[in-house]
Amino acid sequence: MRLVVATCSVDYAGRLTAHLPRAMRTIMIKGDGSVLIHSDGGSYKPLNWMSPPCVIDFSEPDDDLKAAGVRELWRVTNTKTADMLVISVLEIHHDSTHELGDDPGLIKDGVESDLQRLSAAQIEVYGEGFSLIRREYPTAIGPVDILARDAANTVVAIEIKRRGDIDGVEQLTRYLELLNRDPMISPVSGIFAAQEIKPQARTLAEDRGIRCVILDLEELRGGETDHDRLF
Amino acid sequence: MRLVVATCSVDYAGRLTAHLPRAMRTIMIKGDGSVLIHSDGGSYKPLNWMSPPCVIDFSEPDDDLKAAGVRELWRVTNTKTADMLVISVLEIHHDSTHELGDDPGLIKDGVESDLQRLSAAQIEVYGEGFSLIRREYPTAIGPVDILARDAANTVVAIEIKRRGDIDGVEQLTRYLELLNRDPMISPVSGIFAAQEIKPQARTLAEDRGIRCVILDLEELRGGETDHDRLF
DNA sequence: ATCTTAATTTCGGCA
DNA sequence: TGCCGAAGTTAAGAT
Repeated sequence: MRLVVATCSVDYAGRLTAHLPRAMRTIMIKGDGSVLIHSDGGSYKPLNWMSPPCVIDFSEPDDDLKAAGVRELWRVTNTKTADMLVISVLEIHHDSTHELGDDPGLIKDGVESDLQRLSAAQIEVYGEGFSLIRREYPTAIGPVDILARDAANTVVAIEIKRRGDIDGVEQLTRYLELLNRDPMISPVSGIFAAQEIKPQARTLAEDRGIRCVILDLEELRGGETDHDRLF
Repeated sequence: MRLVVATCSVDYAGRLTAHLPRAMRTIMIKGDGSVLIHSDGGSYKPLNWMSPPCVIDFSEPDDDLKAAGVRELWRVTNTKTADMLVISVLEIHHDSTHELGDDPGLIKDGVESDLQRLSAAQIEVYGEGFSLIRREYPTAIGPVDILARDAANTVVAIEIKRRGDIDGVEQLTRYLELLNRDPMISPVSGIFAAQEIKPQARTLAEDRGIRCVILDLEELRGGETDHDRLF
């Protein structure tokens, strides 16, 4: 990886066109040729970038650019999409290269699939007397996250999201419509479960007779038994 | 901005928990205290990060960690959400700090609003004899991107996306349902326009009698007149 | 300030 | 390989 701090201007042409006026920035060139241009603020997203696979051509600027103070012209082209990024380097303030080697990668815990696994193992979080039929219950339009029975033995379709948005309610509605056509399991009621549910989504859900449940990850982890951990 | 190349392991606890095993990585600490941890590959997204506003506490590791080879412990905490990132630094291979100053920011061209502006100015891309009623036609559930009339003088609602997904079709469907309740303009037909339309979205749209149009940005730019450029 | 929508989204899983 | 959905999405615009 090469790290460069330089005064530069940048032009991108690809799915859109974009321009960065002259300023001092950090340029990160990764081992695969990909390039990131960062300012000293904002969040993790660079001001501009080029995704791999790509190649960099380091060339001399023409006389006009030289007169404008440009010392080097870095042309980054994606070898697959024909996107192009041109960095006009005016002054280099720092330049160093480092061998990093491969990265073992990130290990995550607490994403949507974990919510599904944990809450299925503790199905009573959805109500007393609930029993699990199965996770990822298959239908013609995709799998339902959890299918269960409530205390009255009525089938319940549960849709799980990390953040409960209006889209999730629409999705569950489509499942319910389909499931209720099956006389073997009809009537089927619905539960919309998420760590956080948007007010608009809650309103729509309840208007359609769908119950909303807030899932607490810490609580689910606390209730996790040794047996659950095996899965 | 501080650039550090170090052998480190990283732990994050917040909306999820995540762990990065010991390896050599680049750590970028921005002026606002935000932190990015990059490997020598992947795309612009860091392996792990902390978004501003946040503060960093540089401290000595305890004896156990010292025995495990940890020289420094960097504790990054978000001052708003209580997320925490802990970087265990084993060895520093590079460390430099740079004053970058403010960035003038990125200037973009070719995003969704440009597609809307350009195609409205060349409304005939949607069909011969089309005429524009107005852009951002207001309704109770939000503005319709473009309202037009076709050659037969029928009102047409046009929904524009850069990438045509199933959500966009649902959105247009809601608009059409509402607009068709207004006897002044009913019947209203629909067009789903995008630079790229997903097969599933196209199927759903056409099943609902909505025509799909692929927008070509280059072509739209080519047809742009000097008059259009003023807006 | 809060909410809605777009994004050069990226990233992972599965068919 | 292509399609689909989630993301610690982030970021910009509107209410």
